[in-house]
Amino acid sequence: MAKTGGYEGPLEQVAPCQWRIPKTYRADMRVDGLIFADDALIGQIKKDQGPEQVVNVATLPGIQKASLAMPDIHWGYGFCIGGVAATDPEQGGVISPGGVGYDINCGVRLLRTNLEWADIKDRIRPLVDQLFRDIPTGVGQRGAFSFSKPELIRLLGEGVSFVVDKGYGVARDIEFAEAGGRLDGADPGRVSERAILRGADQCGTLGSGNHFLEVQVVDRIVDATAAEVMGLREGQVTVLIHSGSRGLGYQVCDDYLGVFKNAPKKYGFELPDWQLACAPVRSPEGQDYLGAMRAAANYAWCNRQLLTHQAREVFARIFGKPWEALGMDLVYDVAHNIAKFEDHDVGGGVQKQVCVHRKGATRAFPPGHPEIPEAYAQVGQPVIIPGSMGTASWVLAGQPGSMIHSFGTSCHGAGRMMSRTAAIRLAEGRRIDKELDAIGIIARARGHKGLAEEQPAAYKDVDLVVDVVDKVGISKKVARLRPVGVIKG
DNA sequence: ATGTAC
Repeated sequence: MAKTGGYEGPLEQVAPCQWRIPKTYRADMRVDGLIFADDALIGQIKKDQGPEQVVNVATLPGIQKASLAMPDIHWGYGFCIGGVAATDPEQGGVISPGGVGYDINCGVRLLRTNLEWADIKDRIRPLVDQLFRDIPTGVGQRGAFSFSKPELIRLLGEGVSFVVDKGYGVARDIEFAEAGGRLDGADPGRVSERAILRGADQCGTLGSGNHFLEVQVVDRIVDATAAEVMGLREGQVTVLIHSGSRGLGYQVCDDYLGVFKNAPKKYGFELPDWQLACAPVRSPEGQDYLGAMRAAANYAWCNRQLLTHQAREVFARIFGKPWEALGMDLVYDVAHNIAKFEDHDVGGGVQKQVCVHRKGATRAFPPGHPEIPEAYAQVGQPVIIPGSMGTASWVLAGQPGSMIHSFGTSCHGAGRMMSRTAAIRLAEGRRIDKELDAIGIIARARGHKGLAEEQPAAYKDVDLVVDVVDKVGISKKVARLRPVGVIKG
């Protein structure tokens, strides 16, 4: 789909912050489209191809209820980023790599500390410099860890527990990751030789683009009860890690887009966009991709775990105490590019197991849901929303509205508002790192281009995005975090 | 997002 022009089709406001694209808009739509946004955001959203992609996704075989988009929606490969689609395998429902994203199980994790801003402000520069020295960033970078092929195959199958057993973490790191840092059904045998080769020495590296590691300070508590349960308090230092499955996940996505090219003809359906390439969940091709995708997801969790280990070592070195003494516990780790099988109400009180695609969207299970840690049973699953570099991030808690409106899903970030090339143009003659320094954020990156692409002006206002999911009752605001140091690719 | 084109 060409990335030009805005959306000119119907958009009906059906409730506060809910905009419907009726399935009568296009003959090939099987369900409505539904976008969550306020009046200001919907104006920006219409200028982009995102809504048309919501419509395209509504044509997929077996899609249930509606093709959904969160307020951080913007154009992506095939599916929009910020998109949520659930398909029913019993009705020929499909799995689509474009609905997961190239960066399989890209996600974020939040570490808390028992440090306060006053404890670190004199050492923030050496701290960020040391993080930048010790944590590999940038495209194609290799890391400090290298796994043999048999080890990597175990890592792909076992997830976080594999690297924790090697000494790079503790039991809590497993318990406080979505899905325990491991998806069942991972099949390393469905991951190509080339993907394995690319992944062998990249576990424990940050990558490029919007990936980062940030040192932050909690600047506002909105829900005191939930914050206390999550161990968050005003003035506290936190660490946010945003990365995914690196070259391994990219290669898995690319491999299966090729495999799925002939699926529409073979299984008898049509697609409005080649980039929506997909196959029935219940097909050999669909099962192969799911096995490989789960393996790549497990790799991404291991990557964030090894990044955690390295961040803890740097803090220990700079502050002269073991990380345990610095209280660097994992608050939670969420996947925001993934497909999972979950039970949901698909309308009329009918519960079914569906394949939920979340592409740039975060699971947001409510209090009492069996799949969240017992410690969070009363307050709901932590939903971690990174803002753009130089702006705030948010911690929210999943609410019952997510199960009603969005297959247990919330937004995932601020959402890009400007293309990477437009952002580079806007940064001409400027030094983004110096601009950030001037507002109290130490930024270290391998080059100017990455900083230019990720400059705050390229993104929507994360506070407005989070307001929408809070108002709809999908997830509620718990704490706002402001950055003081960031390392990037 | 990505050894930004095998």
